[in-house]
Amino acid sequence: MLGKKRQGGLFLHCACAGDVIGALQGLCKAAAKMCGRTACTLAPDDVGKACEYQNKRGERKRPGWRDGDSDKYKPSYNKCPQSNSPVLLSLKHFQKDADSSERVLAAMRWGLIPSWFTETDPSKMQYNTSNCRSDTMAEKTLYKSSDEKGSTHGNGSRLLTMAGLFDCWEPPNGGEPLYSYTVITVDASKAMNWIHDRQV
DNA sequence: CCAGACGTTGTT
DNA sequence: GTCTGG
DNA sequence: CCAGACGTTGTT
DNA sequence: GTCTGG
Repeated sequence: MLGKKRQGGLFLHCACAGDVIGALQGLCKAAAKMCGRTACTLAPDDVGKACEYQNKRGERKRPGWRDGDSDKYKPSYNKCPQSNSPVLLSLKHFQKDADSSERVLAAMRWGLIPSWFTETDPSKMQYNTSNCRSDTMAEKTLYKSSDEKGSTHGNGSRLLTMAGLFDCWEPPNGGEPLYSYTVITVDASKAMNWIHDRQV
């Protein structure tokens, strides 16, 4: 929606199996890769298939891509920050009258550009916003900003889903609105932190 | 009040 | 936009 | 996240 | 060491 603001809860879908295996084999070094790289190799149509869901009336639905977005997303085994990846979120973010249980796929830039960003070029963003820490995000100005919070939960056969935040930034000198997101990170579980224990 | 910041990860 | 520091 | 750039003077 | 680009 065009309408401004911000920060909806969302679900980013990325097939990360390749990275997970890499982490187990390569241990620490590959594990480190997880926060700044990912894999998302499904063709745009297959992402839709993999994200089928039931709406609140119990109907089985397959989310569609927002206009033009299926072309912005390029499948790769090595997706880096600043590239576009699929984000599954409530249709309500784009259509006010939509049922909030209906979902839609959008291609968004990995690395959140807040709506108040004033440079003309997103690459001028000097802070790393590809991840955001779950334990502090509520206190950070960059992620608090304005209004609503969305909520939903991901589903979908073999995809690894990750929660994130997104925003819509409009270039000061005009041009396409830029949707971008950040992935929420948490401490490693006990089962995994022998591979990688995050610094404080 | 205004000016300035606003972030994460892993040290390869 | 929203918060902090001075 | 990693890889690669980064600078000037005077020709080694 | 620090920044940029991908």
